[in-house]
Amino acid sequence: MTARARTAHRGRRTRPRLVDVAQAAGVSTMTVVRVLRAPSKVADATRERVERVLKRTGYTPDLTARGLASNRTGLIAAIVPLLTNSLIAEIMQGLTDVLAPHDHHLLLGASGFSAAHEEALVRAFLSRRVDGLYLTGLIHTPETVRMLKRAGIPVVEGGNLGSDPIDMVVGYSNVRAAREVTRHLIERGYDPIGYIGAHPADNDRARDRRRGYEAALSAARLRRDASLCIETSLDIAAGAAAMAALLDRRPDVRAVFCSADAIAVGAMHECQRRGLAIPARIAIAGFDDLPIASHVSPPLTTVRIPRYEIGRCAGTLLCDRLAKRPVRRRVVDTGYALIERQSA
Amino acid sequence: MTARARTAHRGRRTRPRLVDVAQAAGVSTMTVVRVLRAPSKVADATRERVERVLKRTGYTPDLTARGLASNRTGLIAAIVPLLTNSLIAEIMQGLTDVLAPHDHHLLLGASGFSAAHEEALVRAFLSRRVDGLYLTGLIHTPETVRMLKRAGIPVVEGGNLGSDPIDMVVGYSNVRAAREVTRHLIERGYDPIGYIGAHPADNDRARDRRRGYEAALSAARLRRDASLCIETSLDIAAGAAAMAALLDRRPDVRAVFCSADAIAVGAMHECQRRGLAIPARIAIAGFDDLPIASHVSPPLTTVRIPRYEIGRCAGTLLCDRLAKRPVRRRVVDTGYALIERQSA
DNA sequence: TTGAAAGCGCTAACAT
DNA sequence: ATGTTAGCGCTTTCAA
Repeated sequence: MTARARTAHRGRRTRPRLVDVAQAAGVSTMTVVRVLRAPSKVADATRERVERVLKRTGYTPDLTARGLASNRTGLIAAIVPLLTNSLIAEIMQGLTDVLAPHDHHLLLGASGFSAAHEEALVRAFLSRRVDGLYLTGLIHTPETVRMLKRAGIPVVEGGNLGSDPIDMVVGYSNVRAAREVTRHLIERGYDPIGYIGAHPADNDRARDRRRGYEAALSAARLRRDASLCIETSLDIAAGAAAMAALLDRRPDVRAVFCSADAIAVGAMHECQRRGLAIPARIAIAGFDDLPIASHVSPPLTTVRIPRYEIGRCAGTLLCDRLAKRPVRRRVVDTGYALIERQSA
Repeated sequence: MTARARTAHRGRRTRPRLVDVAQAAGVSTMTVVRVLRAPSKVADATRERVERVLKRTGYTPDLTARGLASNRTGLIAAIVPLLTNSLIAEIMQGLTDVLAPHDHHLLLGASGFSAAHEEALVRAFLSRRVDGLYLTGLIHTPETVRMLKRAGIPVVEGGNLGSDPIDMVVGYSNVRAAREVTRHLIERGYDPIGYIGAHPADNDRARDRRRGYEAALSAARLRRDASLCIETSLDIAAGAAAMAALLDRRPDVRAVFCSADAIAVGAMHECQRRGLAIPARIAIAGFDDLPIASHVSPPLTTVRIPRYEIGRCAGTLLCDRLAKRPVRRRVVDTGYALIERQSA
């Protein structure tokens, strides 16, 4: 029994290979490759013959084999805390919109807001020899950072701005943005001002938004008070529950900065349930400017961030580096905008 | 110059290979493999020696090479219309939650509601030798179906129920669900009843929801009227604009079934802007039961579908098939539930 | 303009 | 309990 026969026996071959095409066209594999990637370098007659066989057999390259041989998989990994967060989903959409036309595809992992879980995903994705990687935020385990630096592939951290990126960063200053919203509340005379935000563990965006809130209070010489702050999970129901808890604990609260629109919408709902007029009795401000923000009553004052653009920009940086094009800035500040509506 | 030296010259080797570990431990590669995958089959002394080297070198397998050799990549592709749709995002979260613990990772593609684009993605993903595939909905090009059947890998179509799956289906009947909501409106005496839905091109869920609406009207011997129906894109702003158009065209409309909660929220907002009382003057019903549905005023009557469970179920089916476990049902009906709130 | 040959790092089948 | 060998389908380098 020949080796080939034995192998063929394993699983019957289903797709045509390069050699199959080459044999059928009476040329070498290299000629087929040239027809595929540099047609001008092949004599017309040969090229046409090969192209006919290519068409007839419906040949498609085996990218696994190509990856092994060329050390390029065409795979870009993205690790996000949660796919269901619409902020993140939009970043991913921007990322894949840039990558897919270049035949780079998205390998997606959900870390569940855990740096340890993120590390496990990074390890798994490096095992797959991804060509590049997108990480959410700036908080990672030391081992994650070590592996990534050693891997020598382009890495983009997205959604925040930090001083010491692993490689590249695309985002905006969560601290400054949150400080600006809070200052907006202060300037309108609200006091005391509460805070409802996402849990900050392994979540630098949430952490920095709270810091921004605190910085604004300090700058205005207003007292910071833990009883005015609640940390909870990132959804509407949690926002409503947190607002209820805050109102019970501090009935005197006059305004609340919520670290996400989802939380703010829940908070507004709870206020309205209790008959508290917004913004007369209590003002509410959010963060993200989701579509819903302009469609609640009253419309929500919030911070707009260029979600989709962050994804596109990250994708462009990765592609540039993979194509060895020079990358001008390793830190891209996409900015943000305070959107003043009626809720605050 | 030896071949090896030449190769090493290409790019300096960065990660340790199986042979490197084997040599360092003074065993063959197979022994290392056994330590990794069937430790009990290796003598204790040998195993410990190998394990030390494994630890010291930080060896991780090259999954590209494994994929080529074993014909199993551990990659599952998912093709969805749009990542930003929260219905879909939650399905993806369920999918990856089931797959990741089995070391299967999600390769994600966005088709933008185009069957042609979906076909291109299927071709690309098959080129990557994915082990299985999740597709959104039942509408695919004939070529997509042909490629998939020929590939012989497990395929799950999700989000709807059809009679002739490519391989497996997980979903619920969009026709029946939409019929039930519409019947609910009819029974409450609303007439005429309008419809605002997503564009049905290459979108069987939207198509079937409209069919369900029409079926309910027919069953109640109510006239179907194209002037009562508007098709638009799937977001809040579009819903508001569509509602405005509908009210201008048919000021007599008493109720509207919206094929998605996002559309319904926009529609409600437009009604309230015009001072039309919900549900006294006009009733609104949605579809999906997104978190926001219970947090608008009045709370939205809608259809709840087990989004996350659809993803989990699809993942389980794929894993079962990959592990050659028998799959009892190839068509899984996850059902749906009419959620009666105050908007209708 | 075309081809030959040696890998890429792993697994699987077959020894021993 | 351990080792040997021949691939997986492609790319790369060198040669003609």
